Amino acid sequence: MSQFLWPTPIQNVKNLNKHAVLDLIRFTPGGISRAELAQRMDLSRAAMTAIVNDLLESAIVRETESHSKQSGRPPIILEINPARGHVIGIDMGVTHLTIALSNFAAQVLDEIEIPFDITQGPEPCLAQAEALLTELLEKNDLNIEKIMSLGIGVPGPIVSEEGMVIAPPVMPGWDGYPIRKQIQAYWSIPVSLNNDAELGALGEWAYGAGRGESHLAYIKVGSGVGAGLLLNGQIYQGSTGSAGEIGHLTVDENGPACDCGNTGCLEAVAGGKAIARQGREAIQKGQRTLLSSMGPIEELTARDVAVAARRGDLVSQQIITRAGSYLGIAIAGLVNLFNPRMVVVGGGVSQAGDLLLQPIRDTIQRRSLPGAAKTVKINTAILRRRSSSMGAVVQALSNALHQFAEKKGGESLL
Amino acid sequence: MSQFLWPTPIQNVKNLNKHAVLDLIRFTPGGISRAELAQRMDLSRAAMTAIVNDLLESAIVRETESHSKQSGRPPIILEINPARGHVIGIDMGVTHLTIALSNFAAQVLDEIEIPFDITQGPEPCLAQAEALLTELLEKNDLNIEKIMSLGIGVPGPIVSEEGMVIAPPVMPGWDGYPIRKQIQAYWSIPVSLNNDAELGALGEWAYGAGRGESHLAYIKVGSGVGAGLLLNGQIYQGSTGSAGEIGHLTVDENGPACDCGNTGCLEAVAGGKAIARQGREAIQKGQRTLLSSMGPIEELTARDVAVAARRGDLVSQQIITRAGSYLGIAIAGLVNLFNPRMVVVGGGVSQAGDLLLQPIRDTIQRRSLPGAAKTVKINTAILRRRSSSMGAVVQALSNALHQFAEKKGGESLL
DNA sequence: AAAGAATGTTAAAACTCTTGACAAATACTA
DNA sequence: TAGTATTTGTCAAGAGTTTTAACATTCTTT
Repeated sequence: MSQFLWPTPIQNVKNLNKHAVLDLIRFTPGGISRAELAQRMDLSRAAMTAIVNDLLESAIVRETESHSKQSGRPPIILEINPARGHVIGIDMGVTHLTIALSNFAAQVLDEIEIPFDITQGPEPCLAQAEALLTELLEKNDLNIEKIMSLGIGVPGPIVSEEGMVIAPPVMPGWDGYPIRKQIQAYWSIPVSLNNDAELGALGEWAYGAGRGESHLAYIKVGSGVGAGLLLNGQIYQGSTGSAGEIGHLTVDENGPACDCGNTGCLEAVAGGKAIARQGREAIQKGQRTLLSSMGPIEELTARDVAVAARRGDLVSQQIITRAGSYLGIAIAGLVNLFNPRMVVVGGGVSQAGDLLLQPIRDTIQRRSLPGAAKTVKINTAILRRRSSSMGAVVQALSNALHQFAEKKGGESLL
Repeated sequence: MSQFLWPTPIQNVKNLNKHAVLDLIRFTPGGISRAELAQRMDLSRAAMTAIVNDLLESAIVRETESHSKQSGRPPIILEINPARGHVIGIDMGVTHLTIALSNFAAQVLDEIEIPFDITQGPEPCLAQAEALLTELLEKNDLNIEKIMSLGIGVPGPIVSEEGMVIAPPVMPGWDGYPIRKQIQAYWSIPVSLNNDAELGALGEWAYGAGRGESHLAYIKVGSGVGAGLLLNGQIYQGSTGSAGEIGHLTVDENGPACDCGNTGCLEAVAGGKAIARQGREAIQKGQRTLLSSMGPIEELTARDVAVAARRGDLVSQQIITRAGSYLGIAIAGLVNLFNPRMVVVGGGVSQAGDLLLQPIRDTIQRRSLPGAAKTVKINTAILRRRSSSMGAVVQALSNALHQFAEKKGGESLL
């Protein structure tokens, strides 16, 4: 069946097919012909001609040559017109800020990343983002008028209608701050705000490890731990935008205290902060480990532990494996409840690779019902630390493309 | 926005509005006028006239008088035509079998329930169901040709396309047995097979405690524990039909063994079987409890414990409270991941009422993120032990009604 | 070169929905 | 009590989308 995944409020059911065709073109690698579109959407070729002509007229879509291998007239392949415009994707993490510039074909043209501290609160953080975006635009000889849409991800539960976060455990000072409104006021372009794990899921679904999966979960193991849930390419936010908050599942009754006020949360034993802390503790205890030689102890990061583990450091491996087991407990619960076809593990800690994944897989096999556990695939993110920024690009593109698709004829901007 | 919730494979997008109108009429208590339908669906009154005329012609819908309170022409109220036909809903539990006969307006005309043992395997169980259904039909002077559709719920993970259960922990011998095909072959009517907790959710959503909630979870605390998840009135089954398997979340590392092979599953500490066992153990330990006077110890059920607890028996109350705490742990996880607006607790054990619910609520408040925990409502099932059979009726009606709505003109069956 | 096959286009007809007008049936008001 | 306002439901014309059926296009195969 066709998928419906444009984020703009489902306006007219009229252009429904037009939007569905657009998405099918977007997410078919290598493009797709009118005939195949018609087949996939259960429409006549004649109808498809009309729809595609609309899209061609607005210059969202373009034709490319193709070399046929079968007998019969070779199809004309359709693809998104990359030059139709640009969009921006922003990944605002706890400790880093990434901004990506992309064309309409979701090709990232440039990208800047800087260290960052989200706990500074909204004003200074958004000012930093503004400066960085300005820099990126200047570097690429673009001004903001050429940017059609902006997507941004932040590490907290989102209220989409309001464009703000609600009671975010790791974003002190942001609760209720009108993030989208603020950005939109400054740049005067459409802005969509999402949770970073949700965007990670979207990114991996569109162009990563979970391409086209109907039921996908993305687990972001960064400073904290969050999950993004995707159903048929659509972000599942739950009733108040708090869906997928896997980081605060209790996985160890007697575990350490968590920032959220509870004890034994997944995040408190397997998040990046927790892993770094365990690394420092190991050094302080005087254990033999590579970690002692990786710079000043107070600057030790989870990524250092992951890297050391890959290099064969036993202490680090133990820490990562333990974290994997805890992640497995929580993900096993997610598998039992949500029953995804694929779980993509991303975020900085996932650099540890199979060292982290194997205990996750083992725990899931042991703890989830066979029906769900047998079919679920557990993989690392292909887009690496770009999952979320790519998801932000995808989201921004959805806005831009479907906005253009609404208009009749393409008043030839550009 | 309008909801799309007919279960038949989304055929043509053509009659989309017709089906949506039908559902709006079905689930609006007291009926609805053309004008209000048009408003709610964002269509013109003229278009609505045409759609409704179609439905009237097929006699699925009928007009009723109404007394207007406002100025202006009084609206003509539309409602489902109860006499258009009948459907059957079957709830096949672990220890009981319930069959309900309903008219097209979802009014249950008759109902039979017998004790039952699902572990006998498919053939004897289905034979019993056939016999019971025959009895019900004879009692009501109907033969099977007058039944337009049949819905059935069983306590296991469902593969919908195949109409069978897959690796069910509590249905030995049923794995892979073609349940739907078998029933369909015997009675020659459309059959839909679902998980009993899913149907419980559907029943409570349509006519119970969760009426119209967009994000609903139903927790069935019967012999085992299962959850049914509903999104906009549609059952969420996950990628392989195993979604909502909350019973096998690990809630106590050091807990007792579960039938599924794991240890510390929710079901093993808070399911009906577990509660009954704890009751028996209390008697055997010689604790002062009402339970000792409730008949032979080996026949003690979870419902007995629930009843004793309501009567003030401290030992029973302790057992129920403990079970509630464990349920709370698992439901807190579900709230964090799924973020429903309402959780309906049903099944035999839920008869204990607030005694069970209060510890659940407390645990959720403590363990879930505030954003999700504050908004979620925790209630008991209004339909009591009829939740699932009612859900089966709803499902059967969806099949029957939308099938009739497909046809042009109503070749006046009956 | 002719046949076969798949793609894409065109024009007419069918279908759905909107617009604007109007009839119907009530409450309110003078 | 008659007139006005108000809301509901219907009708006819027109716009927009999709299907049907025919045809043109462009390749491979024979």
